[in-house]
Amino acid sequence: MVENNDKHLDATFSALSDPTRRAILSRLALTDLTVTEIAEPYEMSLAAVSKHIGVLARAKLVSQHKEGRIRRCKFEPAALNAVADWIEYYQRFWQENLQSLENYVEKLKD
Amino acid sequence: MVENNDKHLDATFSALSDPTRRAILSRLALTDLTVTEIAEPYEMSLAAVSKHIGVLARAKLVSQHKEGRIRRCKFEPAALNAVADWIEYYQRFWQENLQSLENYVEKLKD
DNA sequence: AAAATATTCAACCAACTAGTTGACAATTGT
DNA sequence: ACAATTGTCAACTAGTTGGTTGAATATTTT
Repeated sequence: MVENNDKHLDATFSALSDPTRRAILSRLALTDLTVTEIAEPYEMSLAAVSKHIGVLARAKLVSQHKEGRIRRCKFEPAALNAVADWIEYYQRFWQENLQSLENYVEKLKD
Repeated sequence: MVENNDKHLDATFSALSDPTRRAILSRLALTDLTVTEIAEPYEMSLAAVSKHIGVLARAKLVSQHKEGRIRRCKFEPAALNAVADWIEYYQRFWQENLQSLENYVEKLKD
């Protein structure tokens, strides 16, 4: 079952509000990576990156699979559904505004 | 011009990560409201609500129009576009996963 | 068995956040 | 002119966040 309450939405939006975490996701979208691999391009400590991954994991945006001493991290796009649904609902107002504008322009022609 | 850099995305995701702010947006989506009207249902002080509105305004999710001593607040759905685009890009991986699953199920039939 | 590797944990710090209260500025009503 | 209303600002507090370092744990390699 997909958790879909406010708390989860909070956690997901919050996880995505950090550029480091979005960058991590963008790389994980291409291929699964270990914690060390994820950390490699960053100046910050491994522990810091591990924490970022923890935040993403708590939001279910990544899952971790233990393989011996390494932990392979996997992007979980399903976690974006709740956010996408939220956004989509409110974007409807954008569409409606465009429609209103269109109607207005149309009316000007007469 | 629509600002579309990482900082703006940070601010938007961050603004949306708070349930009070999402609730404010959901009411503003229905109709424009003054600061006092927005604050009315909440236990918290007017100043606190004013700060929340400030966060939403900095993320361009709401605009404020001064009318005498009141400030009317308006939902600006256009600010969601950057977020929607970001999400949409990554949701593609969700679709691809579904597609892969479909292909797999299809193959099982043979 | 000992050393190296991969990762997390715990304690700490600085910066930020969400809330408070009280004072202030601008506008409107009496 | 005075009082009431609307909203923000400034200063403060408690809790959270993003980073650090050093120690601890689990696993693999030698």
